[in-house]
Amino acid sequence: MTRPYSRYSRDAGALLGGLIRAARTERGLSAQEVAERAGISRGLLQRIEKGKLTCAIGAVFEAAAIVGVRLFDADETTLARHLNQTRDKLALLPKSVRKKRTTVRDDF
Amino acid sequence: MTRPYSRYSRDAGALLGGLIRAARTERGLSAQEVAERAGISRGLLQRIEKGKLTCAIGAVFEAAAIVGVRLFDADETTLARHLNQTRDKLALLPKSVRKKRTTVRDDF
DNA sequence: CTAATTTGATCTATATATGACTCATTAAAT
DNA sequence: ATTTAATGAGTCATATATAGATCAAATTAG
Repeated sequence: MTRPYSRYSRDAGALLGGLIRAARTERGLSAQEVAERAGISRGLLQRIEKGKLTCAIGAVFEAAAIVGVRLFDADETTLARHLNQTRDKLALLPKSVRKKRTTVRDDF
Repeated sequence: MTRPYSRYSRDAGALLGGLIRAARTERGLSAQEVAERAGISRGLLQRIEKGKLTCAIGAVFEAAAIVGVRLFDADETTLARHLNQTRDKLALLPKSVRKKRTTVRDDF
């Protein structure tokens, strides 16, 4: 990533980070404790809670899961179902995308 | 991150990546085009669509936004509102979390 | 008030994510 | 059937994310 981030991404990152922090303190968990359980460093959790967009999405997911924040607000069962649905859907879609030739046949 | 990822994170990553890919092909956009618009490389978009959890969350957000996939299924206004709510909520929560002393007073 | 703990911030070394490129394969349009 | 673009996969150099440590300030429990 070399470009500046869009407003949407910045907001989404800040929101997600805020949700994680809110959930963590609501549950009375220290940053150290959550970091350990998520398998990340406390520094990284700090950046995640601040909404930094350079963090690995896996680290964010782990932290979110520990404190009970679910994206797709779905339990694991629902998530698995979505996964299958998406897989099925993908099977139907074209496997590659091509622009139609814009040049019109005018040789008649 | 040094630990293996949890089932939840793996599923969430795969689902999000799949949603992005489905949305992209549905809209008839090539990987190259989406990557350019998102300001990332085609290789990175490939890994995102595969659900790799090491990708920066900002890159994922950008790609998702371009193809019209919204986390928190919310438009920008709703997102902003949530942001404020979260901020307010955080203001009320304790600023640091401490374990209550487990040692019980037994000196009476 | 005091002591204990959490948090915020910063620094360094190391691991690794990313961009840019290449090549082979696949699939769509004509 | 032929052509042409898109995709998948891999490599390499480099920028940078991360872990781990330290320290001061803030905050809460006692």
